[in-house]
Amino acid sequence: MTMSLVSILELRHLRTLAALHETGSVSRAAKRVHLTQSALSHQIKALQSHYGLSIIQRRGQAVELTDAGKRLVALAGKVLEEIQATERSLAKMSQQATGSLRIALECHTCFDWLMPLMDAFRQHWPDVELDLVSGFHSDPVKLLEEGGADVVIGSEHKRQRGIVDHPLFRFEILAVLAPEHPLRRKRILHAADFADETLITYPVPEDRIDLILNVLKPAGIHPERRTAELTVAILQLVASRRGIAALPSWGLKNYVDHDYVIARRISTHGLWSDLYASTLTETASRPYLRDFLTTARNTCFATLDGIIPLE
Amino acid sequence: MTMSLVSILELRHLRTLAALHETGSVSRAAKRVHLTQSALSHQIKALQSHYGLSIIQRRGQAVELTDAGKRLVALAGKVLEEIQATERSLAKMSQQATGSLRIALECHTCFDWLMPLMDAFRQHWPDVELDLVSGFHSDPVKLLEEGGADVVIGSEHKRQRGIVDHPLFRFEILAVLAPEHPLRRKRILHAADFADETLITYPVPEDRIDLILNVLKPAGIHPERRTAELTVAILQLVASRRGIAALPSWGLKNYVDHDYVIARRISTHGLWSDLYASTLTETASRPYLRDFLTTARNTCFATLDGIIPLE
DNA sequence: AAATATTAATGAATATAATTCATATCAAAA
DNA sequence: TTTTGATATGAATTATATTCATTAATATTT
Repeated sequence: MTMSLVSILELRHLRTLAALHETGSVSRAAKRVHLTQSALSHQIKALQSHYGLSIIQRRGQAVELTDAGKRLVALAGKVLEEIQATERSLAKMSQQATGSLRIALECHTCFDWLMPLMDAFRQHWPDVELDLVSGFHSDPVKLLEEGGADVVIGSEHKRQRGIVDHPLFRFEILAVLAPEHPLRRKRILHAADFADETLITYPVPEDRIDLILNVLKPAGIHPERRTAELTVAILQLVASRRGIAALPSWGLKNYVDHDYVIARRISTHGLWSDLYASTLTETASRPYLRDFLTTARNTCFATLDGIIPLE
Repeated sequence: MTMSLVSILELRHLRTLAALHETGSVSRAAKRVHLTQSALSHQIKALQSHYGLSIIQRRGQAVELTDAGKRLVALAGKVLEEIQATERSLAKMSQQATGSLRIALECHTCFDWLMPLMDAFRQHWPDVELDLVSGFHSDPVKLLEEGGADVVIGSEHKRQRGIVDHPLFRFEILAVLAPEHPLRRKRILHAADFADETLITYPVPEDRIDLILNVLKPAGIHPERRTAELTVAILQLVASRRGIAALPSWGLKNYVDHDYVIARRISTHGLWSDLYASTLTETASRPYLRDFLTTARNTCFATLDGIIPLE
């Protein structure tokens, strides 16, 4: 283990280490920084031999950071944040710190993580007009084009000229049941299990509900539906045995831990959904939009469990 | 001016910006980071077009940092310091934070900048035995080989197996005169001007005094000599008109500003000297030695004026 | 227990991007 | 005006980061 005379450390390494810390796996981290697993493996190897220390340790098939790794992750956190702050200053200097960010949500549960994010954003970009476009919108792409919103957060759209989909993350949708529900015995729920149940959903059309679109409809199953506006309302209905729901895994942890409801995987490999932030191409290059996207990804990966990087 | 979607900023850029700030010129900065002037010019251009802002501004033939440039330099300062701190921690983790650093000085004036440096070093590396090897040593290389010292600070040595010369900086040696000395009228002093003067030097052999070796001896001039141990003593003798001296420019500023003495260039292009830190090859790879060298260079470039990067 | 699927590590090949080289441009000094 | 010292620029080169293809190792499934 010899050491080169000058530091080989680059921000690329710190970005990798941060992603490694957030995702807990080399291949997920690789997705997060848009590189291959191999590339990261080489990067880590280079760092280890440079410092004469191991940075990660294989624990079974997962990896764990060593003390040295944690020290570098701590550095990465500080440094990357300082860089973000500097880049915000630079954007202000180039008079690119003004404009509007009106956010439209295709996905009701996204409120959960969006609220704190918006608070932080307001601090960092006081001169950007921040708004939440309320209500349901049948054609989000049109909304962007007509200037009704600057970002739409939802699923991917068919490739379209002038629109960019910025990948956020992939999450699992779990079935939510009352603790004493008969289906509690099954570890995994399949389409047939929903046949005689009442499905509790947000008040949106069928084709916007992944469970119906990707699981039930293909199996020819059409359960009864009942709707509620708010996530807590849905959970309340589930807990009082009025039916079952399908919700993103991240918002469920607290309720499941307190035995208010139970959660079950849907179909063998689970029902997954990908979340994107879509903008017009011209909007995509604005510094505050880019900053919004990076902090969105950062805070989501830091706070929501079970999500996976896209791309 | 379009912007790429992800930050292209790397530590390399920050190292460049820091050097640019320290040296005030692209080509000197290039020397400092061991690259060509062209490489830095390309780096800066890339940053500027990435952020859509100019970072430097040509003021005549020199360059000046813009506000954006200064912001990035501030970032660089913080970030590079944090990295140094982290690398010290890592060295401790790999048990490479112990050993000895006995410093021998070939150059008397180096005391001036070495003292505060040693204080900082003691803080950062409490488990490294730090010492100053006192007295004059005829053969510094032998001193290293026999283990009498770990670093020798002085001029370059003939390439020798097992010894590495780490370049520190180049500095100018100025003639120092009493303010009312007859030679005050001349802007530049030449060998002949020293013929009838008494030369006041440190108590070292002639072949270790650059003025004699490179200017006077080649011109066949052998002025009287008188010696003093300390820089202040030499200056005192000069001020009281006992003779003239030749000292590094950096230590003179205060005395010249207070009209205690005056300083003059020696020979047309000035008399310059290069300072190196020499170690055994094996010592060179120790983290605390590398840290010592970088902080030495950093503090010198930050505090001593008129010095120029080597290599 | 065997088979299959994940995940990470590795060496060689490739692609990318940083640096150098050669030269042009510019401002200041001689 | 000529010369000198400094930066900018495009093309060529070099360096090196990343990918590809494969192996090894550990879980998970049948």
